[in-house]
Amino acid sequence: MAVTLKEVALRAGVSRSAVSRTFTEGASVSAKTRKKVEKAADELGYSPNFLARSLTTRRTKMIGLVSNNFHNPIFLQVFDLFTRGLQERGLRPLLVNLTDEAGPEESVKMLRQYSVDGVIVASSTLPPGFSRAFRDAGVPVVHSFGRFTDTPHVHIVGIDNQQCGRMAARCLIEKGYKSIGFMGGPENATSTQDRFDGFIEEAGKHSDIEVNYSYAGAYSHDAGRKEMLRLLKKDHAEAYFCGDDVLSIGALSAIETAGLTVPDDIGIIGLNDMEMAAWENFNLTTIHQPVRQIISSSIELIVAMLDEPDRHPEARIFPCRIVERGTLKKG
Amino acid sequence: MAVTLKEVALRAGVSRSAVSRTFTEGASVSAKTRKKVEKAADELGYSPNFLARSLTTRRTKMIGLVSNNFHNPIFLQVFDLFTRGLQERGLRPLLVNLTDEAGPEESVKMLRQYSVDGVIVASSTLPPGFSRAFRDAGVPVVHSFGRFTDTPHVHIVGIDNQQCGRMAARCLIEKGYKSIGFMGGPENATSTQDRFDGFIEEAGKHSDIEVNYSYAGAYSHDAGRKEMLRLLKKDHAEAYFCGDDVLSIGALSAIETAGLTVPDDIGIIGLNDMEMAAWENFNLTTIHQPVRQIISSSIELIVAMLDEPDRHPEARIFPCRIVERGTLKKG
DNA sequence: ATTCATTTTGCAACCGGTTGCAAATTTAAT
DNA sequence: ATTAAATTTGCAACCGGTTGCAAAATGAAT
Repeated sequence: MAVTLKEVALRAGVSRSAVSRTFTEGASVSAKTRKKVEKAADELGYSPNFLARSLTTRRTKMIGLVSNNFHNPIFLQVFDLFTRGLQERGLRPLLVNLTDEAGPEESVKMLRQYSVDGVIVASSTLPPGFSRAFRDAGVPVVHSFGRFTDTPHVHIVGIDNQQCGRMAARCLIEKGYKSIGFMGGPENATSTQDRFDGFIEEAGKHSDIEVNYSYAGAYSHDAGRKEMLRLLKKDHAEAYFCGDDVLSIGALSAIETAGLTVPDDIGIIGLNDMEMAAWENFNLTTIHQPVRQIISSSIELIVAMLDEPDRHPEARIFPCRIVERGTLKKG
Repeated sequence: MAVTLKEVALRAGVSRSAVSRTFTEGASVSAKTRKKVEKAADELGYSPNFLARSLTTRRTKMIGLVSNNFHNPIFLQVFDLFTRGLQERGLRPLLVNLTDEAGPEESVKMLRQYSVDGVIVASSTLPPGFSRAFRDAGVPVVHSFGRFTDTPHVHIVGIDNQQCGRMAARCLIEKGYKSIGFMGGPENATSTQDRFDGFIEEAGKHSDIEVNYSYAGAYSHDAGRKEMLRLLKKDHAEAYFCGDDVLSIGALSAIETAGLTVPDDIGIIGLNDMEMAAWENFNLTTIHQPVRQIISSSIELIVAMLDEPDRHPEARIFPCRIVERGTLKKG
């Protein structure tokens, strides 16, 4: 069915090498043969087979894009930005949905079988060991939204989650809340662990502030709602830092169900600033995570790795800022 | 870096064919050599290169997954279900984000260069000609959420949008609304065109009902909000059928901003029943689109096409049903 | 016109696999 | 033990490209 190099060569009356060279950036072909080849290729509708080519060039221009947590609305932006950014550079995303908590081995094996040029792990919950497995297998990898360390074993692009935890605590305290709560995501998510540490550390500096904490079972609306309903049955805090925006929105829904009002009865601050947070329906005060920069930086990094696979691992951390909307009382 | 067939053959003391055969389903190898090969492969950490294999087998086990409109929350479910479903069958999704309104030619060319085994076009807005371009290029294709015709040129899996339009109109009329509106998605989206036709047709049967219509610029929250704000400035209808759920939610936000109440002042019915529609924050009455079945059926169909590329095009249409929640007055 | 440097070209080997075919081996039947 | 049938094996060609190398063609300089 598909037209091959050989057929084009035959029709153009040149060798297969000549055809190959006309389609290879920077190869040596005279204007005359180039023209002949292009004509023949055009008539036949030929375009080179990338996979066959990759056998010798060792470049597939495919990038594995692996993630869990497809249900978080933040992924609408994440996927859109990643796919666009990769496409603009002539790269193709091969998508991997990490379903059950299957170890990294399987993903590594699969992506190696497809000879991807690199892998982007987009997840704020996976442990560092996951992305390290790719590095150990010799596959260039960037962990986007990954846990920040000062001695990273793979490239990390993301935010300082501890810092965000501190920022959230400080914000709530400055607003005058005397009793504050941390309603985290799943306890085993690295992002939740770090946000917790920061939050508790900062809150601990203020002896007049009452602090409590708990965890939702997942970064999901449902989990956020459930956990907040539970909290509302007991003495609840005056304001909560929720694990992320979707949890926050779940919490908002619980608060409404309980007949309480935000921000008068209870305050909420989220994290991510996903598009939806700005919807007037929610108007969620939240910590903005610079998703756009994180992603473009991740792509730059993976592209750089292609030419320089042994590049020293670096952590690129972007600052976050609080976006004040309507779910906290005025300072 | 990567271990090859040859190295395994050498270490196992057998021919390359023998190694190949141990890794090929249903090939003829004795238990003895199989054992030897597996041992060697294990020690070397070998696994076959799918792309090299694809050169002769003509199967890459990659499926192009192309879509526009990554910003619609319905895509959270869509991507999750597609990737899972494909993965379960050992297939890999190669993602294509249709950004600007670039014609299909480019996508076709690109996906052919990667020799995908098939393509799934997931979009309710693209015209039939788009997916037909793949068929014409000899690439098996299924158009999910595509426009329903009784003489389809490619496989279509989705819903009858005209029927949905009728259903929405009938529902609003039965509820007792006397003045109803169609607030569509973009006018050039096939789904909007068909829903419009059905809605108008059904409404036209009732001479006592006042009908009007307009379009939002995109299937997005923002466009829905803007359009509803505009409608509220004039005489608005008593209830609206909105293009889809995300438009509906945008409309809800506009209504709230205008100081009106749903469903007392104005009624809204959406379409899709995306997860978010059930969130208590929205509690949106909507027409349920059976996304799960559409996707699993699409996957079945593309899998069937792999063995039988010239299968006659068929349209698989799934029935929709109204999910009553809180945005329409009680009948 | 001759010589030399430069560019263009085709040959042939290779990338990492699969597979038809005939030879070699094993198994079954007599 | 002999022969026939069935199974297993390796050879070699092929999938659709790329690329080092030497030969051929072109261009520049004398």
